[in-house]
Amino acid sequence: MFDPAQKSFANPASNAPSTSHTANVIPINSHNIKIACSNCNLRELCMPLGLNHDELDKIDSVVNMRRKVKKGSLLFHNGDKFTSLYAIRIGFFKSFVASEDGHEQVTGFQMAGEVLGLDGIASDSHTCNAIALEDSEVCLMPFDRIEELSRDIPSMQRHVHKIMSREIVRENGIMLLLGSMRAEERLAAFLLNLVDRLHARGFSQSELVLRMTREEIGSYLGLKLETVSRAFSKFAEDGLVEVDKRNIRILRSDLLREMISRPECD
Amino acid sequence: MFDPAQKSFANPASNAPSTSHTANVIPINSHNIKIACSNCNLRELCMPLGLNHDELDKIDSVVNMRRKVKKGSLLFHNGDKFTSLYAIRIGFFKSFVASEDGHEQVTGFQMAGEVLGLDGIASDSHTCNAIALEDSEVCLMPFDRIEELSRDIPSMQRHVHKIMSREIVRENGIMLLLGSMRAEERLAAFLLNLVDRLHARGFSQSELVLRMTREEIGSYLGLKLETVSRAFSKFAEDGLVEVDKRNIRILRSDLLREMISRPECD
DNA sequence: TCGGGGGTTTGACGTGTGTCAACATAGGCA
DNA sequence: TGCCTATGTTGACACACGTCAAACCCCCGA
Repeated sequence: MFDPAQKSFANPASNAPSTSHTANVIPINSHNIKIACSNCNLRELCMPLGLNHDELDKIDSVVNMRRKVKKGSLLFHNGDKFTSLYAIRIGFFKSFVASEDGHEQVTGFQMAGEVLGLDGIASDSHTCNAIALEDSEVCLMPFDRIEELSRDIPSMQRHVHKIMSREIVRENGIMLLLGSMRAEERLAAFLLNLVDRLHARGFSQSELVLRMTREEIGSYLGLKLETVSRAFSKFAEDGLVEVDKRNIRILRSDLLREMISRPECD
Repeated sequence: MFDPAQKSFANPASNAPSTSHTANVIPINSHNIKIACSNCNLRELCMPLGLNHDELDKIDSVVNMRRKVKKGSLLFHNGDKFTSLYAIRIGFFKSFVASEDGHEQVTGFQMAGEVLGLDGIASDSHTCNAIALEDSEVCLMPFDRIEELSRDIPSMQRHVHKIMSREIVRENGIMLLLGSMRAEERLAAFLLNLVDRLHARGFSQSELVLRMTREEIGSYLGLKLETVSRAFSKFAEDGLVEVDKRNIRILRSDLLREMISRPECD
């Protein structure tokens, strides 16, 4: 079995002083350590590549604030005025929409290096909610500054467009999942997607710690929490994964991949 | 009953010579009639408002081609190199993704004034397919020209961002639908959405002609065609709509609206 | 005029997932 | 420490939707 205390997925957040009681919003370049995209190791995820020195300076000036978001608290909320995009520096979020009757549909899980808030551009106010699933920290990128910079720097402009298009493509994939896959296929796709993204951030290819509940996974996948739980148990029983609470080890990613590419074998 | 031959939804396409065998791609401002955004009655849908004369001239130069797309033929295809966005001038499209096993998931239905091709920006090649559901015509908007213009004209830039964000928000809504609604609620939401968009284009608030099959509706809504058919029959039986093949008259939009805002009344 | 095929409707039946409930376990807090 | 709540697991059963099949309609072309 695998050690459930394995730390390979200890989130970078654990490096932050979790007991700090500093103000929630941190002005950059005050007496804090130098904070800038140009020396951020996530830059390649949030920002375009191949910028010259001058352009990097300009980009540093876009990100003018950081904000800590405690586990369980909202980054933004349906109806909030839209002013900024948020680049996740540390932590993990879920975004969700709520229907009039109160049902919540999780629309995505976002991790370090990913961008939140794109929904707000359409109507200058947010249409979904984002909540931290663990103590997190985001960079505020005022959208009018982003647009300004996009006008100056074509690679920045293209980058913004790509980020938005990527989100559209991602959602197309979710529609496919929700519209045509069975429960186990959905969960397989979900796990593979998560572990891929974590792997791209330097984590293990096979082990991960879920930051969300079964219910949140279910909401994202269009399933009830019991169904998610049963699917996990089935995977464990079949030797595809080891499941210990939220600690997951993927044993047969080949078979998981197979089940989403050839549903029902028909 | 209502006259199934009612013409209120005769699509603008019917004004076009449907039997024409002219070339598929039409250069603008050749011997054809003057074609330009500045005198297109759909401009308010594709382009930002409040442009001055100079800016309008620039915008006319973006749309340098039109393309006719016969019913049933592809506008673009998964894997095609991405070069342009397409503004629908006349007609009706469906876009869809295909999974490896061949299952098709319809990701949207697009009508005049809407934009296709945003999925291609992310990776410089299209990840979905778009097919005309009736004889159609689109304006080609080369994306590098759009980006150029966005750098010049801030309102154009904002407009492009809004169009992309709107697509993200739309897909969030579909996720909610696919993840949490029952068959009849999905169909109600679908019909109301369609008729709203048609109404915004000057058509009836209550009558519409479906351009797609039951199977395509089902694919979009994550249902089988039989389920869609049964839901239509149920609506008709309950007096919510009149259904005659693809001619639909909405009798009780209030009740339809109610069923999507209070699913299950719990 | 007839024949054929795509689209639609409807019925009978099967099943995957939802629903409800009981119980287990862990973590937080007094 | 011990309670309490949130989370997760598992079982029994229900039901919404899928599946399979038959029949119909309409358009269209031979």
